Amino acid sequence: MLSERRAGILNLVVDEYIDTAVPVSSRALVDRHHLEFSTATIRNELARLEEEGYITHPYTSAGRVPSNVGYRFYVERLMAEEPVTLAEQRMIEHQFHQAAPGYDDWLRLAASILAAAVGNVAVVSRPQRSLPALRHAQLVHLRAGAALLVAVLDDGSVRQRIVGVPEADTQERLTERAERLNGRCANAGVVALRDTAAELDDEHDRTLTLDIAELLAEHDEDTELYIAGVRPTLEQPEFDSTERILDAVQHLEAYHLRGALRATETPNDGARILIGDENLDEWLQEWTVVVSAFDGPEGASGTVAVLGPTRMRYGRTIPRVRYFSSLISDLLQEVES
Amino acid sequence: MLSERRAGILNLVVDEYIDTAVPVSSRALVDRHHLEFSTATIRNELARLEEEGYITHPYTSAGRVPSNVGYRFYVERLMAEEPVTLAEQRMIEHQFHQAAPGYDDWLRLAASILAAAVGNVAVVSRPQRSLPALRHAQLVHLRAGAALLVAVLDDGSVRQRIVGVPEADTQERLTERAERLNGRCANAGVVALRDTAAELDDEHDRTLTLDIAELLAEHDEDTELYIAGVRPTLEQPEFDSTERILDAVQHLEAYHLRGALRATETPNDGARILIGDENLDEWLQEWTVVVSAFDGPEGASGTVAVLGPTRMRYGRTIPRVRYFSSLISDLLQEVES
DNA sequence: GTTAGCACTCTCGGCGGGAGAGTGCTAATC
DNA sequence: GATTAGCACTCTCCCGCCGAGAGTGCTAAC
Repeated sequence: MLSERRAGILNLVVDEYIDTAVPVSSRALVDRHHLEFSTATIRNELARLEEEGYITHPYTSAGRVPSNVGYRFYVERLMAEEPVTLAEQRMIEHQFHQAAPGYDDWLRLAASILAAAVGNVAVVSRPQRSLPALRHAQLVHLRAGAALLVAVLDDGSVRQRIVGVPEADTQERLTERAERLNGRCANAGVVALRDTAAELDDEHDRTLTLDIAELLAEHDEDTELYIAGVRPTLEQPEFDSTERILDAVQHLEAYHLRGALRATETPNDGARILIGDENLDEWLQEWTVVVSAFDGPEGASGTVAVLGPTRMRYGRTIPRVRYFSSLISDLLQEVES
Repeated sequence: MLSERRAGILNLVVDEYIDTAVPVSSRALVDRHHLEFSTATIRNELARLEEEGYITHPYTSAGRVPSNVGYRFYVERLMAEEPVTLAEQRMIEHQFHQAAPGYDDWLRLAASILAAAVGNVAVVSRPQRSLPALRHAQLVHLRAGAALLVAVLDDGSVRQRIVGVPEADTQERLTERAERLNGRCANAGVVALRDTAAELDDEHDRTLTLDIAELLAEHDEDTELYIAGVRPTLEQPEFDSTERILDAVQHLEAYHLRGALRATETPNDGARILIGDENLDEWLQEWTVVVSAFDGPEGASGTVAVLGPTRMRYGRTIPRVRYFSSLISDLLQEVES
């Protein structure tokens, strides 16, 4: 249904629009790509493409702009991918090895390198196990009757909470108590912890166990997110009015992004691309999200994503999201062993 | 040098300008405050005030706008404080007790309640000791040769890092090792730790001790900040152009705010007010910062601050910053005991 | 010292109109 | 039958103009 030639023209229209952000005219196509047809012919084809829904008109006499359908077709069939060259790979790896190695720092760095590479917002989430278990708990004496409960989870994250303990417990007693709990609860998930708690006689041990269970449960409420590249994205011409900017700023915060990323199924290999109204969230209707999962330690997994206006350099963005996804997996492997 | 009457007029000008964001005319002053003088008289006085540097003119024939000097005088001598009423106090405390108690949550909540109360950006920092010491260290086995070092600091914060350990060390061995370190290093600060490390023979113990010292040292690099109220602030008329908004967004991030807050000496009681060019940072030249310190547990201290355009409701903001500063001290006291 | 009156200044919003960019259509051409 | 030249038509964008309105500063009178 979409003739060879028309597909080619669509390709050019999308490329051109992505590049210039200006509605594309028949003249521009012919001139800039040395087409062997006249503008009139191109205009006819553009009219057909518009009938078929791949492009639109902002107003009667302006150039053409790709529709969501057009972008989708472009991404699936037309786009020329811009692979990550060896030189670029080396440059990126170099930047990583410049920095002090460390889980957090690397993820933060990954977000900002990726953002710079694609010119849009990049988000990296700290990897998590979907059903985390306790690796190790520790109690630190604060004052009589109060201690800091520190729980290390098996995905490597650490959570803490202030808890009540018997007035008489010294640090030694607390350490013993913690060891007792570790013996019983190591590698237990939320459910197992709650079961264990029910069986315990010592009241303090029981509430402690339940506290740990709560720590595990609240776990994915606030996955840490590393966000970069907001400013350059908001400088793009789609954000011309102050309200648009403010809306975007508001949504490009950890809280909203968590929601947006949670909602999408993320392929472990390759990247998932959601264009405009393919996104569920209201505020993403004019955004494209490119997202991919990466492997963290111990079966945990995180996500890398790029967000930008639907007019996004897909050919550049998609391979880079894929590349970072596997690069991060590798780096985290390295830091672990 | 500033006559009674002129001071009164300045007061009205500032009040009016803060309220409306529109340059204040002699007519507006007379009409809205039922002055017993004519606009011409007021105009004479305004001209005097301008000579003396308290107010300015955007252009020849517009109303008057307070200068930084004018704001400073207003804050010190004129402003009517709007005290935090009992009803308001109750409402605020109610909001706190609605939420689950917890260090982080409360601070986050404090920022957003304060932001809402003053209509500008509120920032709360997690309290820290200026020279933190180690309370308790713990090693959690990850895999052969690698462990997670978790350090609980005496200001209640928890930091972690992945470290290398002898291949042969099991969790039990690591626990012993940690206990050994705790025995030697408990309550030691950075300097003491480095000294201790120098004396140790076991190479692993030495590097671990140095790792702990580094954790303490990097400590205040990334004080956690809770930021709220960005959007409403940026909706104010001073942020009319997209660049202004983008600049502000960029600076109202944890990274920049840490710098801004670190630079100011913060009174422990009362609030410090920095108007426009009284701020050191370049980007704060058109902002006012109201900042106060609060007490955390164990001699640690944090800061509450409000940031907004110099046209800020000082009479409302200042008492509320003070109030939140002491309220947070009290709450943290409560959670501790 | 205060005030009425008035000339003067500057902004702001609306209007018009011309230039320019593009399309869509028709009729001619290959 | 596809392609193209030509042209009328449409819509935006920008610029300049003008008048209304808001304020001031000054002067002269009270």
